[in-house]
Amino acid sequence: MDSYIERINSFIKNLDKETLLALSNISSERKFKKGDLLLSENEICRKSYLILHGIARKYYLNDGKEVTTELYFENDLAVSFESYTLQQSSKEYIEALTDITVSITFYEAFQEAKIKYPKLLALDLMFAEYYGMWLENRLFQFHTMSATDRYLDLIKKSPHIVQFVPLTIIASYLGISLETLSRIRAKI
Amino acid sequence: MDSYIERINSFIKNLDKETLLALSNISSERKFKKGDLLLSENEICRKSYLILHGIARKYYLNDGKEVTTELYFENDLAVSFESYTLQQSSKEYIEALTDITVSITFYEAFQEAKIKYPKLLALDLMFAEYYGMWLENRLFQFHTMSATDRYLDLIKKSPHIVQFVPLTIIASYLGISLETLSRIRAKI
DNA sequence: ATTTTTATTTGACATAAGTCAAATTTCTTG
DNA sequence: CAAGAAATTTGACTTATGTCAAATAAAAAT
Repeated sequence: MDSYIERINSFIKNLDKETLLALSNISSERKFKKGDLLLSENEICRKSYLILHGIARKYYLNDGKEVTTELYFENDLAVSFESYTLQQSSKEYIEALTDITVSITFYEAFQEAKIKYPKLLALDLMFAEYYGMWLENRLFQFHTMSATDRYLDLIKKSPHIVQFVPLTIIASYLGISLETLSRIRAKI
Repeated sequence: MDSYIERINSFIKNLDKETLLALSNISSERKFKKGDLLLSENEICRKSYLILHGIARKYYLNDGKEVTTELYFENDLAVSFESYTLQQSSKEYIEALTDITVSITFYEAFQEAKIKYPKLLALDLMFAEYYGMWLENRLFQFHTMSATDRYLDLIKKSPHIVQFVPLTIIASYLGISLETLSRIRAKI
């Protein structure tokens, strides 16, 4: 399933010139500073953010408490999926955890481009499929793995994470309390 | 987000005749009996099953124990997403929980049709988007809700479920033990 | 209908993880 | 570098849920 990213990348690389140009014409680069919000609750997610450099996260508030749903690293695509797809107001925030550089693509422009360039439609489908598989895997972890195993899996896949992301955020990403995470780490 | 199904259905309804014909040409109806497996572990999921009538489920084995990942009712689309998308061998089973009637569409034929009829590509994207939103919602439940609340939510959305689906399966779908589910039900 | 099998409930106890408070460590910032 | 703020750890205790075994209840088969 990880190989799917490579398939997506090679698909992009092999796009014809017009399609590539169309894509780059509707994208632009921008920087954000640590702590900046790329998206807030109640806003409509009208842009997708491809992380070029740095770390970001997505979270929502559940009775006042932040619940982190995704961590973004280089080459990840950050959007609030439901808000972006339905163009409805978002329940989620997207926040820069470090200074970041992103490539922004507007929803509206991408929608139009997809009509003119069906390969972009195919690309969009690949992104959605990848996200679906990622979600299935994450669901599997919540469905069947203990907090300890979820943590171990996380640091196996992203060993560097602990240096850059505060434990509060990691705990909430794992769906456990900060104290439990601290105890898990103490045991290992 | 539930309204998205209506949007998909009206999208299908409004498809041009050729596209609709192409779609119906690669689909066929079939019946299965209660207990039949539509897909087994280690098979490649080469078909999608639109449930026309009856109930089915998807599950995998986790050290010998069945973990139900999805329950399918009328108009739901049953596939093992990762196996279908990557055309790799499946970790999941799909099983008829009652006698069912389904509309089968072959992966290969649908892939070809998508090239010729970009609207089918758009339709496929909508299916993937819907599944993504469904998964996000399910993840939200595991991430933040208690077993009791997950159960209450389930019977709110599918009140009939308890009459047709054994509690063992419901418990595994909710990610709790059969005994815990029994106690939750006793309290309410 | 009676038996056998399967599904569900109940009891007693074990374990994972949460909560609240306090202590300690680490990071910021003047 | 010192002082204050923020992040992390630790302790004591609570709560949710799991496990194993046994008891019922319901369904299927003879």
